Amino acid sequence: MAKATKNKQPNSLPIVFINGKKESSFFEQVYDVVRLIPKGRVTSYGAIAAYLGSKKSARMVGWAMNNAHQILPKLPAHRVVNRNGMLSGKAHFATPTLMEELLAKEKVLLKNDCIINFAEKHWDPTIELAL
DNA sequence: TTGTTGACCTCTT
DNA sequence: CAAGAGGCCAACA
Repeated sequence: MAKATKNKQPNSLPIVFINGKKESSFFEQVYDVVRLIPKGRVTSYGAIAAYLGSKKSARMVGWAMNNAHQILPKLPAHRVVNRNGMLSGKAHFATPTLMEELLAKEKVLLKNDCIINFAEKHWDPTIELAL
């Protein structure tokens, strides 16, 4: 179980321990949002960052995803793409084709490593979870 | 400890 | 319209 404790950060963001390793709440929230992405939908790093507070922290979302490989349960990282709907992170999967295969299973079709109808598939946590 | 790097995004030339 | 630079924050050498 993830245990949250207080931290000396100004935002009072709690430190969360996952698998015995401490993770910043920013990371944990990224993982949480990614888990909430509905099947067949995708979101962007910037959208997650914006939902968490700072849209300029999109790079941190990328870092979180990089670390996400050791996070359990496994995250649907294939549902997270960049602003252009391009599979920028597919090279970081087990195989270069794993990401598009996983997307294909969810009826998300690609073209030139770009998601077709990305606007329709886009699941924005700022909108969907803002309630 | 400082400096570089990174699955990004936005503004500016 | 295309290309460059800045900014965010954490991990690594």
